Amino acid sequence: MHQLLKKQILAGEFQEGDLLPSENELSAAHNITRATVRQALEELVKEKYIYKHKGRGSVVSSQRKTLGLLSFRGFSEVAEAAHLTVKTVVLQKPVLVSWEDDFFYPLSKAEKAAGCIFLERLRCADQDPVMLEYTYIPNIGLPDFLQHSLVHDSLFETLHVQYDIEIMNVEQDIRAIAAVAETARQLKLSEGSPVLHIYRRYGTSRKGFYLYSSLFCNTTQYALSNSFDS
Amino acid sequence: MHQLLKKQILAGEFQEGDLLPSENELSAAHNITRATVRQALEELVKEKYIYKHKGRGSVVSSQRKTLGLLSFRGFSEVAEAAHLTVKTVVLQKPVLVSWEDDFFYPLSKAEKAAGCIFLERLRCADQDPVMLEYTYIPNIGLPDFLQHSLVHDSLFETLHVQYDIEIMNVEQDIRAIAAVAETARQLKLSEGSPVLHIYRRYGTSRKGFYLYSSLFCNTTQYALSNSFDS
DNA sequence: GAGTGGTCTAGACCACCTG
DNA sequence: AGGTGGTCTAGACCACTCG
Repeated sequence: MHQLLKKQILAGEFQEGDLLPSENELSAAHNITRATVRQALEELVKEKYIYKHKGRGSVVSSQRKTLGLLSFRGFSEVAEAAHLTVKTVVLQKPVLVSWEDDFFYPLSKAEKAAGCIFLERLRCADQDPVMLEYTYIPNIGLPDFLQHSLVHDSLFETLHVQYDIEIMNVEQDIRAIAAVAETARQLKLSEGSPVLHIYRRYGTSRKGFYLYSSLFCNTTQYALSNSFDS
Repeated sequence: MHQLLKKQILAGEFQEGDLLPSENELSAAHNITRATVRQALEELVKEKYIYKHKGRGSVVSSQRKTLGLLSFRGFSEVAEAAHLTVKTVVLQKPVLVSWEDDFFYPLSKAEKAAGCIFLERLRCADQDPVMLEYTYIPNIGLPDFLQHSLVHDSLFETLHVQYDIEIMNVEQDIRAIAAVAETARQLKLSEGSPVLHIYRRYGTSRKGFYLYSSLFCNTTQYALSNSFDS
């Protein structure tokens, strides 16, 4: 029930900066305990949809879960907030391959045995290539993945819509390296230019199911932005 | 009360991987409602001290809030988990200066007027310099800060112990750049080597009070690690 | 089947903010 | 002073895990 309320609140079109109905009003309106309302609102806070102010009320966040350009969220999702023209070029459609011998993350036996769906994409902002991403997905529980094409060129959206898989968290290792010839070419940089290199592991709503990415970013124009708590 | 329980649970020395007493046991033991116990445990989950497993119990996290080397937490705090010898060299003790004209973050009027406490530190892992950090702190509500020296060379610990200020969150912009001569010298790299450059703003438990950092990382040896949710 | 965490109801008092 | 969110009590039923 508190999941429902959560979605209704934001689907119910509140403007940025609006004050939400108070917890008492919400509980009365939905015939629900205040504890339940609080639980729903707490979720919204955690996901940065709203802020709470003691004695004042709850305010709809001005930037709903914007995490900044090139953050861990899908590229298009994030970059739009900054009003950029964004394009994703699929350089290599998903194909089934075997895992590299020295894969950058330890894999479970099940993952190794299943083989690896590989794809390669280039992300551009305002026509300029800014991010080259190699993605590796264990071929587990994804029937017909190779037959479909990506929904809106978005991997996350495809997983969500077709397989009901949601991205829950990310671990990443970030380094600054000198671009090798091939990377430099793709990002339209000169060889040896400094680029960000990131290894990522995405945790999903399916227990034990992870996605892996290796990505290269040209940060001369746009920085990688994070924000996190605690 | 739930803050108290929170601390007692971990101060009460549970081993990594231990099962905590169940929520019912905890509530009985502390003469407290299960709702209150749950609130305390929820905090612990948020801070990655424990994991919960439905039907099984709550487990003490194997790596208590380890966020990886060079993560947003204080350097020493994080690096110790990786069993490295860690040293902080204070290159410039805290001094009061005026803000740079083109500061990397927009400042409030109050911040500008108060002036800026500046310090400069070099972090080393196993003798090798890995991170050069310039810190800028608005000189607001920090009496005698310049007179004391840092507690354990840790800025965060100093703020916590002396002024009861806790770090709550971080926003950061990350870029890969070529090291200029001075940076390269400090990090013992050759000029032009790729280094990570990060602008950070730390939010604190004091509303409206932020810390600012600009830092340069040599990532040839150690990567910057993150992990975050949602 | 017994125990666990997940969710919910129906109240209560408090500190805080704003008019 | 009145309303807000923060915290707490005292129950209840459920889905899940495990022996």
